[in-house]
Amino acid sequence: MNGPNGRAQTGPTIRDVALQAGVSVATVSRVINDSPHKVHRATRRRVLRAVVRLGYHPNAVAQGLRRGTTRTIALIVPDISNPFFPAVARGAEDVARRHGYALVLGNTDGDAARERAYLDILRKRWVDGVLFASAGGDARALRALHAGGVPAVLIAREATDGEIDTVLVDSFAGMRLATSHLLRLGHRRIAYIGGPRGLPVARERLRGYHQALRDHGIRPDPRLVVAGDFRVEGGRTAVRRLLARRRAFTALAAANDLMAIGAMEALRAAGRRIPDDVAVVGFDDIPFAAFVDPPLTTVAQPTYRLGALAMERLLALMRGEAGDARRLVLKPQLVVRRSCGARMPQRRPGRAAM
Amino acid sequence: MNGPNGRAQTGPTIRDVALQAGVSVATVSRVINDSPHKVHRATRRRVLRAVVRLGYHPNAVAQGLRRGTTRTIALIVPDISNPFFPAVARGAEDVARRHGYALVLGNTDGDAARERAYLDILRKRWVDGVLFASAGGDARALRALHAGGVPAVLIAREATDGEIDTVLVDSFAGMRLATSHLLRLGHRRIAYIGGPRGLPVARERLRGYHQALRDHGIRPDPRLVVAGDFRVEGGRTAVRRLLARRRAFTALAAANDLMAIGAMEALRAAGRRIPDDVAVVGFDDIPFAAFVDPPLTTVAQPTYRLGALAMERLLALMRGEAGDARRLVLKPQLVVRRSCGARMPQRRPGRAAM
DNA sequence: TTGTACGCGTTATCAG
DNA sequence: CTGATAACGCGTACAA
Repeated sequence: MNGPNGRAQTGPTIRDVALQAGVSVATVSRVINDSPHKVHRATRRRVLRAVVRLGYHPNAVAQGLRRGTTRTIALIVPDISNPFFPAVARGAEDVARRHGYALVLGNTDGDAARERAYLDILRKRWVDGVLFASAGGDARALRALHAGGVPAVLIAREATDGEIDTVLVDSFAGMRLATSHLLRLGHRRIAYIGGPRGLPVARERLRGYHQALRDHGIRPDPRLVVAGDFRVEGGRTAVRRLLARRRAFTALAAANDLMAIGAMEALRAAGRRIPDDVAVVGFDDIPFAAFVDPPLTTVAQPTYRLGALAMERLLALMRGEAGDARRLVLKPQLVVRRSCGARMPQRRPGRAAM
Repeated sequence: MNGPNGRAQTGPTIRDVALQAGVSVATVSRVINDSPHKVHRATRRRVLRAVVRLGYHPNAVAQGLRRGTTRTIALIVPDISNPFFPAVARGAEDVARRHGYALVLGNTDGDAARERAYLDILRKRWVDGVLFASAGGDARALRALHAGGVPAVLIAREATDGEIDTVLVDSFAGMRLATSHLLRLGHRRIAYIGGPRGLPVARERLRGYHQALRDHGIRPDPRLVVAGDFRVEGGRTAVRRLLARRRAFTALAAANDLMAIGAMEALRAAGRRIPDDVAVVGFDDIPFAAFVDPPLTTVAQPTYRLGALAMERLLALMRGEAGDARRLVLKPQLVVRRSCGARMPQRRPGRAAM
């Protein structure tokens, strides 16, 4: 492409600045990095003037090569258009920017191969660290990551072997809380739409549901439990399967909000009113949980904070301030809205109060 | 940091591979880039073996320096957690990935200074091109961008001077369509919540609203028009201001869905039923427009496509396949849902049919 | 206080 | 077909 002495760069280089200022490149470098090395005030001014005169910007790639760091961090998510993740990305990018880092974004759709592919950009020194929020993949990729000594933090995702830093909300406690709320409202037959099998957070939430039932002396009925995919469509089909089983229930807990929304839609399509016939709870508190019909009772995940905290932890890791506190578990919080009704369920109809 | 002959790289370099395979670095380079240059089959095998043996990955930063390209593209948005943008990002990233490019994400909050700051990463050769969806900033940044000859494409945003490639939906036609729908339903007094002043798309939408009224021989009433900020809160406050004016209206058009949602909330809080007392239309068709209460009638922006098309155009630009078709304007489409009611407005109460 | 020169890891040119 | 080597632009030990 460009010959052995061709110029790849379109703009001025440090040499141009040096020439213009009548100094050496070393001096220019010292000035623009304001290095501890002493530089005469007059010289510095001359350099600075040359810099603005030429509109010089240091070539970040060259700096990266020289310094061995790119000040770039990757955020790997299953799908940024899943409303759970944008706020995570925003939180992460905010603290990254504040520290002079850029964020590169990768979508995996939970595909293990894609996850591995993104991890490779690490090995190619594109990025200095990784925030990993992708849920689907295999543990191998993670293990390789840790083995490579790469700075990484997991978001809302458990490492199977707990060897990697993690920031998440307590899923078990959260779903236990949500289910307990339904129980306290007087519900006894509570259906459950779970997440993808094998996914640790999905297991945790199911465990929380079971625990809450047992707390109230109720034996879980496996015929009220069905697996989902964490998406709206999964909620719809789950409800259809549930209804086909002809097993009565007065409440429903979904392992996340998207499925709860799909479920509410399907329930209504089947003639059930919410919350009068079926009270519903979700998990995550995605941004529009408050605006759906009816407003969704759910467990809050502070997604922005999750992203921000994870990024902070990652930067600390990269600075070598490792520490050993590897798991940061946030306490879940229940947000009660109309999808649960305002009072104990009654046999008589009538819309819930607003 | 690392001395004149220190190793920045933790992993094996091309030299290690060359050594291991007993060939020169040139040969290794030829093999891993499968260059047209002939390489003996046996030698190639030896090299490949060394590569896997050592777990070699080419250092992308060094490649970037040498080749003068990073295979990275920046996507600059006001706020990724604004539900309009995630799908844009997804579309862009999908086609970028397909072409071997990575996407770096920047949030500006519409702040001109931040926009410029992100544009600087271009000048520093961090990225090969920019997708610009940020709406707030000044035209100067854009002009500088174009002057620098940097590959760039605007998304859902007009360049004031039309010198930069753009991909967007026809805002004028869209809002005209939405407003006409209200008019055809029989509404005559239609309030309007606009976008931020000075923003071209906001102006276009307002223009569309006016045009529709005139099409039906109605003189626009400035007291029914109020400015907003494209966010939920802006919709709420706009409605409050509107109501304070004590000017009757039976329908409301909002320049985007977020404001429409805020408006519906505020209207209901003021005792107005939707759509019986006030029919509402929005713009954008954000992902959950179908799930809010009541489901929102709106103008569809195919955000995923917008991102994908913009990225395709950008890559073409970077390959030098410029062409001259600089503006790609998609036709808007109206999505009718319950927030407009199912039939002509009636004086008598009663919930709209589902 | 300033300048010289080397190397970061890679690719491409040129000579063998 | 293969190898030696000069850049890409920058930061820094070392000499001046």
